[in-house]
Amino acid sequence: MTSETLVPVFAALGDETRWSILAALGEGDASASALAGRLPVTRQAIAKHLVVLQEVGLVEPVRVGREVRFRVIGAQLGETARRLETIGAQWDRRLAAIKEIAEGL
Amino acid sequence: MTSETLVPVFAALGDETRWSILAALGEGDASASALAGRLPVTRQAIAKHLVVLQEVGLVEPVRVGREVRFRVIGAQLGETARRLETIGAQWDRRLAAIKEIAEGL
DNA sequence: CCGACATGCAACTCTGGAGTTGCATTGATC
DNA sequence: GATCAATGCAACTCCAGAGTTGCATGTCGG
Repeated sequence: MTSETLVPVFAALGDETRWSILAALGEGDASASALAGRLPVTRQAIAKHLVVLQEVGLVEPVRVGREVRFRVIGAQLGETARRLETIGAQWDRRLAAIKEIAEGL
Repeated sequence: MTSETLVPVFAALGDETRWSILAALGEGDASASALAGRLPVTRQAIAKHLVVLQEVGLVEPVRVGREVRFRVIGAQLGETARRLETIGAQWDRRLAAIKEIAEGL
């Protein structure tokens, strides 16, 4: 989970359909076929999105019999959020420092 | 700053070039032309990225004479981070609740 | 006023990603 | 073992966006 993996996570989160999938999974684990019944896209399209979400660690496959259900991993969102927070704080600190210098304090 | 604007922010953050721009701006405000000198892309390409970043509130234009410098807004990152944290926590709570039910507690 | 530099706008190419359809394959279940 | 549903894989279309070039506009200093 190094910082090189951060941008792909945002890319994965920058799609409305994937948020729909994540929201649906938030109500309980579900398979691609089950999700296809609730969302206005094909099962195959959902399967591709699930691959993307899995690659960035936002989702986890769980085999149940002959179907593959997917579980949301909330911890990955938390981790991403903490990194964002850190970066934002660094920028604010730097801006504050520059401002102080500019104002001659 | 409603939740409809959240996905576009992630879409904006899901691009390596835009992170390069944000990183460069983190070292101090700069114009599109100045950034073009440091990054391996054209000024026009950078200008488009700056439009995107500005539309989601991650960056702010400041006219200085005849040039237009851009400033990073760290607070917007912090806001986004807090929302992510909240969503992740909700998912984790829900998962914990489901797990308890499943385990018969 | 005029040259030089910065920005703005428009048209174009090109690649990647989102979505579809169709078919093959696997695995329960009776 | 035959069947049916779920998944997996492949090829295709389509469009948004990342990047480029070219030119027009604007604005500062001499």
